[in-house]
Amino acid sequence: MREAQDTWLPQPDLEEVDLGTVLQAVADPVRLQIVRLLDAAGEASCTSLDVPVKRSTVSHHLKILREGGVVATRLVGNARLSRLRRDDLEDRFPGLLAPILLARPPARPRTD
Amino acid sequence: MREAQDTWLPQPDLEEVDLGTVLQAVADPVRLQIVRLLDAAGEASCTSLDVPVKRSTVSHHLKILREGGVVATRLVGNARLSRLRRDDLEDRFPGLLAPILLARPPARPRTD
DNA sequence: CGTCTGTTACGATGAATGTCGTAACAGTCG
DNA sequence: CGACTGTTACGACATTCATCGTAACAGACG
Repeated sequence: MREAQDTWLPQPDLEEVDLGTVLQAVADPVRLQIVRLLDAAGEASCTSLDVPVKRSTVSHHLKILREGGVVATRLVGNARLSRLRRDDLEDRFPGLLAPILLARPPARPRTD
Repeated sequence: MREAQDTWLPQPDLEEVDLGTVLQAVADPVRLQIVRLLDAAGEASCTSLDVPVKRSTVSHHLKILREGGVVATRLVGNARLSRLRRDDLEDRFPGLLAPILLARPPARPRTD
């Protein structure tokens, strides 16, 4: 269960994480969906994420989330498993992540 | 002290407020600054907001914040006083606003 | 060693948006 | 009533960004 020995993709230091960047990261519908999927699954690879965009786009979003300090990615064999930096975010912006994950959809669903 | 009799600009119903829209609204640096100024001042008009953009842009941002459900604007005489919908947001997304308002700036200031 | 799967990097493109200048509009005051 | 202040609406422009297709790269497996 020790993942500290694994190789991790570069990510910003905790105190360098900017609130606006985090908000902008999770503001995107696809990225918000990714964040929630990661929250539910704990860890997920690029292909296992069920989002309606191409793989290259998923990788792009994961990169933005990682550079924004929202997710961390470790290299396990052939896969890159990404997870939420829940504890880090909780320490940096206490109480921010929970309401985002628990938020209910608006009363008027997408009727387009 | 009852402002209910005042004329209010149209704003989305509480349950129709979308999380992504709110996050996208406050993700912008200028709008985040406006939100914090409103939080500190309680109420403010367009010209009294000290932000480094033109008045028309301030009005644009206020419109986005209002349409996003973040602020409410009432017409008082010649002025349009905007304020945070703190109670509404707290009811819709409990705990979301507080960490945003209290967040500390990143450790490494803009050195780019 | 060769192949396959999974992942990412790169370049291009269309859409969204932050910003501004100007004009129009409403309320106030003399 | 006329002028002034404050506010917003509209159009335009430059930038950013989400998306995609293709190609390159790494590890696993036979």
